[in-house]
Amino acid sequence: MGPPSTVAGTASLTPVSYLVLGLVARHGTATPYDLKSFAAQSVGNFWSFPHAQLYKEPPRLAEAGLLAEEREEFGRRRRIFRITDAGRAALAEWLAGGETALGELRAPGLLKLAFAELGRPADAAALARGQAAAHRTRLATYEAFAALPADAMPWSLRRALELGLGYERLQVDFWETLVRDLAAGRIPPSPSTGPAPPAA
Amino acid sequence: MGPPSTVAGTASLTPVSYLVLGLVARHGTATPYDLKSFAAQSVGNFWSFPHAQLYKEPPRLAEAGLLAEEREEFGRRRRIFRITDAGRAALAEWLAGGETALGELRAPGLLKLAFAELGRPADAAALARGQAAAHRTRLATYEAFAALPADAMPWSLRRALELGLGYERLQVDFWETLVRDLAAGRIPPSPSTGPAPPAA
DNA sequence: TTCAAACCGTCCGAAACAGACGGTCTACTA
DNA sequence: TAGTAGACCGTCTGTTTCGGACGGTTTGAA
Repeated sequence: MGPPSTVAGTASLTPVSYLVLGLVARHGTATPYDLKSFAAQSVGNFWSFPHAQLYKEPPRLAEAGLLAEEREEFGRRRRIFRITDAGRAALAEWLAGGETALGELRAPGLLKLAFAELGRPADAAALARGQAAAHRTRLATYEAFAALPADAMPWSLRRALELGLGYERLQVDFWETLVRDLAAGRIPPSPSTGPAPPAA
Repeated sequence: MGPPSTVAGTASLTPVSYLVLGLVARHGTATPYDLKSFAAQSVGNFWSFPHAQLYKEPPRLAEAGLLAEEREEFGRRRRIFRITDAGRAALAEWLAGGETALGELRAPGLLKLAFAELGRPADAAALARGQAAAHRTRLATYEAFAALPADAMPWSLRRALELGLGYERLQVDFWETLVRDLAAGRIPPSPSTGPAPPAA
């Protein structure tokens, strides 16, 4: 009647689970607070998790046998987690797992843009300027990260960062182009994609 | 003790709220089921909402005075929604609203890649191939959409689609490059991306 | 000794989520 | 006329996430 933890502990593992497992595996040991920091300066850039989850998940994984828990002897007596063989196995299984879902382009700015025809053109222009600026900022952050020495992060993380870089550049280009097109009164999709505008 | 709906109905409006408002405004009237379909063939491509929300949200908005509700006279007697002036105002306010949040690159594949160093290179290669294929598929879908005649969708939606197209192309390129690099034993980030590492 | 500032952790209400489940209508068939 | 397949349409429920308020602890500087 207990919670249905599958045999080897392969219960329902969520993305957070793997984040934690991966982070702990990568760093050897970690307290929840460490996880928070590690995440913040790596994957957290692309995919943020409420920190409360990083406190809840490790005990859950420990219960499933995927992490081992100890305590600091003095001071705050924080929980320190270490990965177990079962945990390493679960992580490996995930990494080797076939089908990986796709995810979506859930950008609030995109949603707003999709309905921009219902507002004033000036609003669309403001949106575009705002998005361009915001993405430029984030792009700068990523570039600073990318400028770190080669051994500052594992190759895989650097690759991920590179996708992030490409993504931000795409966004910046997109919104800047939109700003220009709107300013030029060029409303249709793209400079050269203009079949006759619908009945003046 | 009711839910704290702010004066003019500007309670807490979520992205779903605006999706509904926008869709109804765009089409004149809509039943929840219509919303489901409209969404599916427009923004739903980038940002999917559980359909239950599209049934729950309209009554909520109607209660706030942003939509007006009527009933089919016969048959299923479905709820038909129409936007009110207050609704149009809320929508306009949103569209004109300054700060728009940024959103994240929440791609499961990216998370997995970030930890690929912990697995076998072959796994990373498989991941890359899988992602490339999946994104190629979605790219094809978007391209079919984009091939529609100019008047098949409003300019703003088409613009949004264009960002989606760019995004999928970026993904396809990224993963395909990774496949090649991995096959060639070229693991580091990128063939030519080497600014002089600071202080060797 | 006191205090501020950083550090660290828990808790909770409100939504979102995913999908099972059930009802209703139309059109075709017998 | 009656039956029925299949599309169409809608609701409900348990679980998980979200986001942030809130509170305690430790350090070290004054």
